[in-house]
Amino acid sequence: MDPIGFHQHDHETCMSGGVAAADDYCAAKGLQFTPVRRRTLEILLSEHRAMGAYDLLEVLGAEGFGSQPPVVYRALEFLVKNGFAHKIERLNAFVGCVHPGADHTPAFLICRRCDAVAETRARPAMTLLRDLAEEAGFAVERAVIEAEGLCPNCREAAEA
Amino acid sequence: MDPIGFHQHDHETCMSGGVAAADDYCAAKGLQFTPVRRRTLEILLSEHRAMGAYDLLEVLGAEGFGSQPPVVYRALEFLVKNGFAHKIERLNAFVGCVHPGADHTPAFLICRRCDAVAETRARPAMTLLRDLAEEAGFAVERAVIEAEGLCPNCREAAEA
DNA sequence: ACACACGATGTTATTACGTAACAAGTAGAA
DNA sequence: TTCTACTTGTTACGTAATAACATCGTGTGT
Repeated sequence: MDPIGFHQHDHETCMSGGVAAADDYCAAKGLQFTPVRRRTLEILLSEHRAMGAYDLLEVLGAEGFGSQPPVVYRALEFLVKNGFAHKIERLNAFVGCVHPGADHTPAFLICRRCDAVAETRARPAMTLLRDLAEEAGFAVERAVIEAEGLCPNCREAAEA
Repeated sequence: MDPIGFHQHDHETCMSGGVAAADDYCAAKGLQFTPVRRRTLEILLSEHRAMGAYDLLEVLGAEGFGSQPPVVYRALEFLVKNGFAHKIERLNAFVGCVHPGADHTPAFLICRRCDAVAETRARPAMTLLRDLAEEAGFAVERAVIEAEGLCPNCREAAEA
């Protein structure tokens, strides 16, 4: 799993890849990858940043889908539940998943300057955390790991 | 730093300790540890769980303080900025800090059954995360680490 | 003493985020 | 066909957070 997101790459490609993966997964699991759901994922993937639910809703509404909050929240619930998108708690916002299907416990790298979001592996950190917690008798089931800082591009810009 | 919070202990003690530490810190830094701020911290410390801003506000209002949102949000801003309290992003809620002054990068252990919240060390996990991020050229400045699971008490109850 | 700057508190009003509850359409199984 | 399950759409509401402005008290400099 590579922390895509900060390097130049073809959005078109990673977008179609994500959508295709979702397509396959849904076909295999008998899930309905409906137009709103598909379009919501497309929008999320086409940006590599976290988007608020209402930002998404505005786009969906303008494209002829329902324009009320439940429309987008339901689509997001579906995408998140199935691992096609993630919620960034710190921002109350959502990102498309660029590693669909990959068995992942993701950690997020959020650039405070340009709002880009990348996913990276959280597994090693999770293991440590789990061990520490276990010492206290706490059984970790899930964890949110969200780092804030500067992405390569903005770092360069800052140094200049 | 010990993951207090799940074991029996004297709330009175850890509460007065936290308040005293804040007192000292404010005196040293020339900060105003005013009645609303003090009371807000007391309330947070007296529970070992995350409280919503509006829950706090209700208490404050009933005690003669202002009853509008900015009152509590400003107090919380002060407490968080100075390390006397923390925000739990996942819950949009706040907890009093039980390790005041300690140089900490805290991680939180949130019990999904009783809502108790404990703080534990995040440093080891942070280091790993920072290294991983650095590989991608990302410079981590801060990180939110929030684990959800079962605390010792609820774990026992679940097994019974 | 006076005027001023500063920080804290309080208010009203508004924005952002999220969900409950209900109506209606559509596709597949019995 | 009829029933069931699922999806989409709506209205209405609940919860979280902030903007903008008025007021007050304290300490400083004159």
